[in-house]
Amino acid sequence: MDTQTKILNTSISLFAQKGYEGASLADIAKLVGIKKPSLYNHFSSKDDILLTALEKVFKGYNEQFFQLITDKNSSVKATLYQIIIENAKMCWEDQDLILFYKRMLLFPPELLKERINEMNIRFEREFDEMMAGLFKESMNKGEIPAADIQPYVNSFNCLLDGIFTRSNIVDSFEKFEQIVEGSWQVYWNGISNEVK
Amino acid sequence: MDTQTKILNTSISLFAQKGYEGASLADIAKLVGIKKPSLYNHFSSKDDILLTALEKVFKGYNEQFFQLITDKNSSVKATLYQIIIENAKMCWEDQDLILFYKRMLLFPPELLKERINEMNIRFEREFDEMMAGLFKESMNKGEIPAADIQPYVNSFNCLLDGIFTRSNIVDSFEKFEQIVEGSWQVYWNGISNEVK
DNA sequence: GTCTATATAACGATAGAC
DNA sequence: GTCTATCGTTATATAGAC
Repeated sequence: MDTQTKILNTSISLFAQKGYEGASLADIAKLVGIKKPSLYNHFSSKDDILLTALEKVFKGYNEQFFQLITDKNSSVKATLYQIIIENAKMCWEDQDLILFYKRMLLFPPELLKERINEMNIRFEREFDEMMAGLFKESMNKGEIPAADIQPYVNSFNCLLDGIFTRSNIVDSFEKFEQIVEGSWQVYWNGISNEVK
Repeated sequence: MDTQTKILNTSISLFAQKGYEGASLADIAKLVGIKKPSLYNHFSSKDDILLTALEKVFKGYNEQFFQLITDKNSSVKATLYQIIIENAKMCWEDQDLILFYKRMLLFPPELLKERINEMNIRFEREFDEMMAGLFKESMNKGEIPAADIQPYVNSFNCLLDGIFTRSNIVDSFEKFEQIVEGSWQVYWNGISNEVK
């Protein structure tokens, strides 16, 4: 792996664990195995490292789920469930990636707030369009009641975010699994039944 | 307001906005209107300020919802909805309080991670017991199907957390309202209908 | 592309006068 | 209880040799 990639991966882990302000360039350099000033041969500043890493993570996240959707040949319900499970697995196992993603989204360093927000809007729109297509297909198949698409997308995003947050609060995998399963069942039950 | 309270309130805002590492004692002192060393007459360290502020916020959060539940004389559905709305309002209006709460929970400063986690477990248990009582009452009234209580509590917590996260990502109040309303309807529809 | 050495600024915390 | 002055440390970033 070349040095630049090594710096990015190390930074993602450290920014995820200690935050932008909490992770120093000295920390990063030490883990990469070079001295601090050498970082400046690959990136122009700490900001530069963060923004490059974030762009990479956003992109990877969307691509992962885009692939999951296009590769499928099962029911929309099964695909939605798979997205939930894949997301939950990421939250519990590859913690650093999604932790970094959400941390920078929720609590960006002050000076980069605007640029990070713009970046997110771009990727979130992409993700939402992908999900809207999926729900439309589900309606055509008669799996869910025909209605405005947006509430389906909104509540699904809300579910994904809730699962992420819960994954950081709960202390055992068993509890986390129960939360994911329970919340998914309530969600699917909620969108597939006609409103009383 | 006495100086100690002023320090706590200022710290909550600054820690919410800039994080523990990002908010300096100089920032806090300046906003309070005293010099940096004067802080040490009220608190023994920066950690001390944070832990005291966090204990205060945790307590206030639980008390607010506990009061909301005990004061009610309406259906459980209406009470649940009121909790959602109250929480959403907090997310959008009194941002700093809940932002500080969730920020320290999700991304605590490394050295205080364990103590903050212990603190949260204590308050989360209290909150969960409160919610479990509410769902039990709802079952007795026949509003929701009789079943294991825990999934009801878990999915409700997941919904609250999802709404918090969404509130930070979405850019307009209209969109946020749609998310809250849509997610609530899916949730209530999901728990009040028998599983197909 | 990596290093040593260093500039400059900010951090949390303390000493001691008033 | 608040202040000025300062300590010791660490931060990002740069200069310049190899």
